[in-house]
Amino acid sequence: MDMKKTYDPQDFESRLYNEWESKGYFVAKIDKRKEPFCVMMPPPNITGQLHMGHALDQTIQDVITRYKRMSGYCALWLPGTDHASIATEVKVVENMKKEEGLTKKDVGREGFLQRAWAWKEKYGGRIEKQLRRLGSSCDWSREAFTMDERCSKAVLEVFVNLYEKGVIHRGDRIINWCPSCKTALSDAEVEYSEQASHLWHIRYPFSDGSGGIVVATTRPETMLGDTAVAVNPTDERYRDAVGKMLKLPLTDREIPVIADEYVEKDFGSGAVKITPAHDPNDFEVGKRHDLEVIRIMNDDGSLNDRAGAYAGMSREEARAKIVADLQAGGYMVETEDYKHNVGECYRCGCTVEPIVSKQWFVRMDGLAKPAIDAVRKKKIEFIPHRFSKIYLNWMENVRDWCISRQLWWGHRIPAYYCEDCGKTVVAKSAPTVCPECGGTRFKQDEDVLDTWFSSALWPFSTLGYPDKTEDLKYFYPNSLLVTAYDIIFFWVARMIFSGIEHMGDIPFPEVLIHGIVRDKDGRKMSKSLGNGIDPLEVIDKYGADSLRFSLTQGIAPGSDTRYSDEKTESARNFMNKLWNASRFVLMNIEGVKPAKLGTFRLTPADKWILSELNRTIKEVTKALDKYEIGMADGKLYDFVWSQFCDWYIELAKTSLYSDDNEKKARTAGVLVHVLETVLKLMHPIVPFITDEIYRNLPGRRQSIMLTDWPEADKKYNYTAERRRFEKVIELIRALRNMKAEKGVAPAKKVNLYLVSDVVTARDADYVRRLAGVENIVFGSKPEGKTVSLVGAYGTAYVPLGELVDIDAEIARLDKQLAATLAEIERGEKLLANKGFVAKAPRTLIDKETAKLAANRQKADDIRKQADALKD
RNA sequence: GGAAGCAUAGCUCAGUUGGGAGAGCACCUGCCUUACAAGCAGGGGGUCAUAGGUUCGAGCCCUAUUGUUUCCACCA
Repeated sequence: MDMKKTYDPQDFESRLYNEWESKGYFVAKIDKRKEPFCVMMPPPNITGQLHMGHALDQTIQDVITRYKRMSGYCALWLPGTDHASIATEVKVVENMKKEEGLTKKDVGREGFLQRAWAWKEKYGGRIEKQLRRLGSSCDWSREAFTMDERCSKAVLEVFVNLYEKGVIHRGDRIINWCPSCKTALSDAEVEYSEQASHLWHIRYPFSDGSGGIVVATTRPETMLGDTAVAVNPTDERYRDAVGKMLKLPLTDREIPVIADEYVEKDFGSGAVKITPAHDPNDFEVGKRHDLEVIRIMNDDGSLNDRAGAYAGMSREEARAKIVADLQAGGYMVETEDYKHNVGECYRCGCTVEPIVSKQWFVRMDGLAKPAIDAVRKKKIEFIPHRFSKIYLNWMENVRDWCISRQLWWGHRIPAYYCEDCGKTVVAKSAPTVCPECGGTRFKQDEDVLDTWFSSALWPFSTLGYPDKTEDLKYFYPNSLLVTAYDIIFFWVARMIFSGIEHMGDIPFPEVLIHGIVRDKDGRKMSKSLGNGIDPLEVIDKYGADSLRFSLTQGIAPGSDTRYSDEKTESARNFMNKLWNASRFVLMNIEGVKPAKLGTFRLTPADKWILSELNRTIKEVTKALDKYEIGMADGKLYDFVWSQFCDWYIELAKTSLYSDDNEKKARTAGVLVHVLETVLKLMHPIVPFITDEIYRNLPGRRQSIMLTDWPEADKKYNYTAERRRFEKVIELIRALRNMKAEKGVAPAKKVNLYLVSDVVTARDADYVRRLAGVENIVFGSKPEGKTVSLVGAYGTAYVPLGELVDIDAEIARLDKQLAATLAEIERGEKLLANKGFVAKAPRTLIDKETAKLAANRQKADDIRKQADALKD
């Protein structure tokens, strides 16, 4: 045996990972005789650093993958990274500015892409190394990147297909524009936050000088783009105004009053300024009434020359100036404090601007329907189930998906425009001749695709689609998707409709949703709060196994978890416990050949621990089958610490420390069997320590990764013996408790007289060793005054030495008697209840009846003991 | 405005088809007992948010209320 006294994960974690990887243990070799189990790793951003969210997500996937692999599946966990178009581009631009003092314009598209790829080479590898430190058993030989050749081919295929089906189209619509990133965003990429602002009431005078109409707005600067004022057609107040012209303040334009159902009579003044170029609702109203669309903003959010005197000002400057000018001109009727939600870019936090713009869209109605059905008909199940509601709600109300981005880092849109006639050609490669005019000069669309367009294809693009590869045939549909709830819309929903559309089948039958990792006070970890904890630092300090155990402890699907060093410390202590229990086992089999189970008669303690082991195998297996890792953690923790270490190892010492070598060999056999099984059960959760210990076991030189998942052996279901032995344990506990209560040192040996039907001479050594007993006399009570302990094991008598106070002993017995009488009353009441006797299950009634009889007996015994002392 | 989750010991959370309330940490007492002080033994501590209901029986099922968190929508 070569194990240090204290658990030190730094000694072996890296060494083991390198070995696993170099020996190819993570590689899924297609084997038609085995059932496939395939999980796709949600690809981390190449710009990213490993954070606690990844650590949790990775751990869950790794636990499940390792469990399935040991259970005989051909398990593939396919890793990869995401190019993260917008996030990466922002970082590369920043870096370029800092390092070289250059802008995108300075270096041009080619120069920029060179730098972006260099960035990817530099940082893409960083997160992969970090995943390795966690112990992730993913198949690096199949590693993918959303912009690699494989995935790019799939993107082209899908784009062209959807275009030819008319699902992808290009048009002028209101989109969300980020003036800082200078690109369009999808609806999902906008986050809303409540901000304190004002509702400005502005008077627009009629052109004919006959008064005016007051409109309310939160965006006064957009008035420069107004092309109408709308009122509700049923609104009596404005009946006569409809059709008249208004003079738009601060401009020389005139705009009409129109009637449209969209306007709520009860809100504000009941009249709305209509700015079709800068508001989605207004855009719709404008289409209905054929209004002019006047865009007054540049791409950077500043006002353009359609804004007259305000041209060149930023949004904020223009608002202040316009408000001041309106007040000066006597147009401002009222300024009201007002709270409302403002949309912000999910990447940079900048306020997004709804702007009319020419973009590419995916038409969603046709795609959404089968994706809704798949979840409704339970072909895809969310775990926990409530997330399917969230998914359905979103999918049922989804609007067309804006997929073009005015960026350079990403999949460039495969649309080519004929420079002679303007014809659009969408194709996998650049066309040579225009089908319209025969021209030969083309210009490719400048835009790239939303980064989520490629991640939507992840379940099949990574397997070789559109080629019909062996991988694709064997591993599609995948088996399970694991992710946090915050990307259900971005990613999960889009994978579902993409899989159905392009593969003709759902991408996965189950989606396991987990929560996010919060700090110890329940706050979201974030850069701005500075409360993030680096998983790598935790691994350096406590080891990857402790982090994995800590993160999964007590988690339930779908709910958030809190990280604290205290939890990790406790997990580390558990690792240390397992380490030392193993050392104990190994120390005690040195020079002893552990006997093979089944070749000898088991002791009561052996039968007890083997029964408990069986229960643990069943419970852990059941928990992992349901992906309840927190439950599995709990069962293992309890078995290893409270049963194996606290009891069995102590019980085992009765034979290990004897002179009987055969006895020692038998106990060693049981110890090794239990330890080995526990290591296997724990391996998916804490892979490093379990393999390190496993290789120290006699005759096991190979990795535990190559072993099979344990199965409960019916031979070891000693139910009756287990229950009996629990009473032996109860007796030992009662004796310890009595000593503690009376201030007797635990090491002080006492003599014991035991009247019992269940605890017999074969248990004597256990009681002597674990309860600090010198001699045991069976079947009789001693002369003189005694302390008596009454329990399920019978009655135990300890001669009352001078150490013990008689009054205190009587008081203790009185207290116990009262508790027992209360129990009797409860039982009598329950059994007197006709409803209970009539309707409760037979076994329960029997149990209660027996318990009542036992308690009556116990009360009698206690009374007798108390009386004896009082004499 | 719509929807969902959560509410159990001082703290963080379990509680598996309804059948005597649990763990870890913290706290108190006693122990360096030859695997482990990152430990051992013992102990105290809860009207399971509130009010009804279903049931022989409710932490668990139903209804309402309160508190709290989150998601969706975005009426200017």
